Amino acid sequence: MGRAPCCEKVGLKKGRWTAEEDEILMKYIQANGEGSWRSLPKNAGLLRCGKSCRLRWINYLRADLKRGNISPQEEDVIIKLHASLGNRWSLIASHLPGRTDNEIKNYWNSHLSRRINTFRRANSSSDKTPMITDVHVPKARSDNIPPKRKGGKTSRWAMNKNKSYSTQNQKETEKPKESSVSTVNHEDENEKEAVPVPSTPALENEILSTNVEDFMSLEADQEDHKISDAREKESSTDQGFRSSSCSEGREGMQLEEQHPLEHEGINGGEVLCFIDTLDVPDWLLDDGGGIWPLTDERESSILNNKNNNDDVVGGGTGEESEVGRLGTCPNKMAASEEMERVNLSCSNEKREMSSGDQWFSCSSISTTSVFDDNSWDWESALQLDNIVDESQDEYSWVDNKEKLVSWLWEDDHDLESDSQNLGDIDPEKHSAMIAWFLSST
DNA sequence: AATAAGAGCAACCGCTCTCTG
DNA sequence: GCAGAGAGCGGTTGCTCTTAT
Repeated sequence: MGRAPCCEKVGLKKGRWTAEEDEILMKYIQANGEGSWRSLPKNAGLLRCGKSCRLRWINYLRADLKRGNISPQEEDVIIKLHASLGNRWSLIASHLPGRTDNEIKNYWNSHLSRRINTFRRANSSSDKTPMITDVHVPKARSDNIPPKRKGGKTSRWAMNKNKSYSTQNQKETEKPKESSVSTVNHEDENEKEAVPVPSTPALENEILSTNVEDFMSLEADQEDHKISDAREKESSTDQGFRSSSCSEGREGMQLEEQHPLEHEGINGGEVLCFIDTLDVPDWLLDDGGGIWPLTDERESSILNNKNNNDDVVGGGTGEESEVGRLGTCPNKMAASEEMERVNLSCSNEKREMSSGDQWFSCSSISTTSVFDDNSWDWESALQLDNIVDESQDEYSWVDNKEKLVSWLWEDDHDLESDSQNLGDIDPEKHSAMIAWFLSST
């Protein structure tokens, strides 16, 4: 027996909200407060589903909502958080006061994801330098614009410039069946340019750094509870969060769809697919044998290691045997191995769902050739004083990973001194590191 | 001027999680 | 522990509108 529907579907109004409905809802909530969504429509005299009322209130009628376009700073936050959190829109929204998950989701789907695709294609030049521009303020805004627009609705930005349309239209035509009052409100707000000034990037980063670290710790704590469920889910269903770009990875990493760069006959080896976190960064697909087939056997071995909770980088017989079996450089191997484990322990549930195939594979990389010229591996990275607590007898990769993330996240760390250990890192590569690292968490 | 194409986004849907009795 | 209700979340749909042809 299935669950009872959240509301009686018969006789309920659907579609856009009218000004009258909005007013009724607002008045009711102002008088009675939020909650009891199920009974709210009846009590308020609305022919709407309770869920619909809730959504309307949360997304459009709440007083604390920020109106207007997503600012570049907000966009920056969205990009960064999406790189680390994936499609957890509500979580992302919690970092952006006044923004709703729905708004962010829509913004992502309509603006950013497309821009990223454009960006990726546009950067498929012969230049092997990993071009990454979106970690901070996306350059795609100014560059990499498709040559010619083929029609379509104008952006909000353009709409704002053309406010005469919307406001006038709203005022003059007050169509009862359409154009809810909230739309009018939006435009009014836009009219006032009432976009609150976002916090400074520095502040933002500070907050974000903390939040991400908190999040990761939390995730690590929850990992044990989630992992088995995730594995079950993964085995029971093949859908979920498997990216369209990665297929079943048991027989080795295969791309379900050929990467655009490959279509174009270009070695995409250095183009970062940083935003599509479920995508395989092309530069990981180097010929260095970075990605190897992940067998069930290996997967369970990793899981066992994880469960034993005593595996460390650079030590342990299990690791050695893995190295031997796979015949890979021990250092790289260990780092990659740990990356896999970290993916399990620090990733969110959805990532875990896909970890068995895609993420194991994606993270099972050779850690050299990340940046074409500079040899780079995680052990080197961990030599940084900022990252490694040398008092530790053994590596605790998860801990160090968190440090590494926070280090990467900080814009103001001393790259000069770091570079003595890590080699020269220009800001661009630094951004790339952030993106890559976060996309693998 | 008409129309097709496509962008933007509000709203819906179905699922999961949490709370409560 | 279980079941039902409520709440929340993420994916998807479909309408509205703009723009190119």
